[in-house]
Amino acid sequence: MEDVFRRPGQRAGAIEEEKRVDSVGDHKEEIAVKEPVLTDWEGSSMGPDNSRASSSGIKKEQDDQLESARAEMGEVREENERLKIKTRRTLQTHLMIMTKKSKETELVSLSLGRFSSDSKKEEKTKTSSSGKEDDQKIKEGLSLGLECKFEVSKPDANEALPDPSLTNGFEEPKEEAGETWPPSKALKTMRSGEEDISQQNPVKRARVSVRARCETPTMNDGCQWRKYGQKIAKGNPCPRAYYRCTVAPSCPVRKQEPTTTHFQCQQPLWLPQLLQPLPCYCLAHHRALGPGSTAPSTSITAANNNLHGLNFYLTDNLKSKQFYLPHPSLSSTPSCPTITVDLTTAPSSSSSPLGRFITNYPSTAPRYSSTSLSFGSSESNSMSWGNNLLSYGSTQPYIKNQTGNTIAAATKAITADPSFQSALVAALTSIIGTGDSGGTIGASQVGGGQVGGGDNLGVMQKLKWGEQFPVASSYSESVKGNGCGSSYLNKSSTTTNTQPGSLIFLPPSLPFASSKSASASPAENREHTN
DNA sequence: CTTATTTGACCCTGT
DNA sequence: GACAGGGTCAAATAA
Repeated sequence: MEDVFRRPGQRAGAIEEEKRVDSVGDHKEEIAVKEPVLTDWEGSSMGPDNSRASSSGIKKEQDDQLESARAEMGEVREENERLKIKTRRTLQTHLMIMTKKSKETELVSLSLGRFSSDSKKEEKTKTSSSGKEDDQKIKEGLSLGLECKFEVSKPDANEALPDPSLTNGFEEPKEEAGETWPPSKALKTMRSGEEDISQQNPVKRARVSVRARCETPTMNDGCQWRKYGQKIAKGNPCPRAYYRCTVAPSCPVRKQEPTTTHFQCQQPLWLPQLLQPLPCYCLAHHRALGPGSTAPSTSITAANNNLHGLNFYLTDNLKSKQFYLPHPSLSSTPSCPTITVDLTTAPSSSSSPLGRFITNYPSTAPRYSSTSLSFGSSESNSMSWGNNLLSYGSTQPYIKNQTGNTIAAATKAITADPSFQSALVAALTSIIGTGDSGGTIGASQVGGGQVGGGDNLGVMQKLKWGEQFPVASSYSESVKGNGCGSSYLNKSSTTTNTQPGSLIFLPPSLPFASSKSASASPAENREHTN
C-alpha cells in the first residue's frame, strides 16, 4: 500500500492517490471506531466462556490488546499523515508544472496571434467584448502589445519532470501539426530530405526563441497588406492567401500566407511562427529602390567575436550593417535544441571585426560533450546538441573565438545542417524585423547565397529571376521560377511544415539583367502588356 | 458610398 | 499539345 503512495504518477493519478489516501485514512479511523466494539465483542464473547477466569486477568489481557491496537493505530496514523504530506507535495509539484506549461502555452498562443492576418478582427473582438474576464484579456493583449515577447521558455532543466510523459505531451503537438499539414511540392521535397535526416536524428530540430521588445503597439511588419487572391494549393488543406502591399499604390511587394492559424495554437513556437510577422521588405524597397537604382551585390556574414553575443553583418557594396544578438543562448533538451536570442536588452556598443564565427569546425566529430556545440561533418549533415545550456564562452571546448576560421568554414558548417540554417534565418529575420533598419535578409548566406542589406530588393529580384542558391534552390522548389530570396526565408521554415508566408517582390520597372529571361513571371508579362 | 474580401475564371509555366 | 498547378484578375459580395 505504501508503494502506491510513494510512486506518484501524473496529476490525475496523484489526485486519485489522494483519494486513496483519504480512503485509507477513513478505513483506519474505522478501525479506531471499531476498536471498542472488538473489545466489547471479546468481552461479551469471552465473558460466558471465561467465567471461571479471573476478571482481573481478562481485564489485563484486554488492556494489552487495546494498547497494542492503539499503538498500531498511532503508527498507522503517522504513516498516513506522512503519506498525505507526500502526496500533497507531489500534487503541488504537478500543479506548478502544469501552471508553468499553461503559461507557456499562453505566451505562444498570444504571440502567435500577433501575426494573424485577422489582427483587426481580433482587436474588434477584444474591444467589443465586455466583462471582467474580457477586460483581463484585453489587458493581456495590451501588455503584450507594449512588450511582445516571442518566447517559448522550456521548463528549467533542474526542474525535472516526475513523469516524462508530461514532457512528451508538450512536445507532441508539433508532430501532429506537421502531419496535419500535408506539404506542397516543395515541402514534400524538403520533408523527404528532412525526414531522412530526422529518421537518423529523430530529435534534432532546432527551436529558435527570440525575446524581443516591440517598440510599436502592434507587431506590425510596417506594410499594409491587402488580400487579392486565395488559392488552394495542391496537397495543402489550407488555402493560400495572396496579399499585396498597399503602402504605395505601385508597391510591387506581395506575399502569400496560409489562411488559417488554427494549428498554431497547438504547437510550440517554431521557426515559421517567428517568421510569419514579416519585416517590412517593402519599406526597405521603397527606401532603397529609386529610379535607376541598381542591385548591389550583397553578402551576409555571421560573426561572433565577443563571445557574449552574436553579430551578424550584412554588407553590401555601399555599407555594412551589423546586427547584434545581445544574449544568445543555445540550450537544448535531448529532444529539442533551442536557440534563445534575447533582444530585450540593449545591444552592446562594441562592434566586432568581421570574419569570425562562433564555431570550431572539427571535421569528424560524431558526438559532442553535453556542454558543447559543434558542427558535424558535411557528410553526416548533422548537428548534435548537448543536454545542457549552451553558452558561448571561452570554456567551451568547441566554441572558441577563432580568428583563423574563415567565413567559408562557417558557412560550410551552417550549410551542413538545415535546422541551423532555419534557426539562423529566423533569428536574423526577427532581428531585422524588429529593428529600425531597412535591412532585410533576402536570402541567407548561410547557404552560400546572398543576403540583402538595406538594398535588398535587388537581391530579391536577382534571386527571383534566376540565380539559384545552394540552399534556396532546395528549399523553394514550389516557387519554381520565382527563386525569391524571401521565399527562401519563409520556405526555409517549411521544414516544420507550417507553411509560412512568402514574400515576393514583383519586378519593378527596373531593367535588371537576369540569367533567365526578362519575363520570368506572369505578372510581369501582364504589367508589360497592360 | 467606400473599402476590403471572396471566389471563379483566366493566364502562364512546367512537365 | 495536353494537363496540372500556381498566380493574378475582376466581378460579386460583405462590412
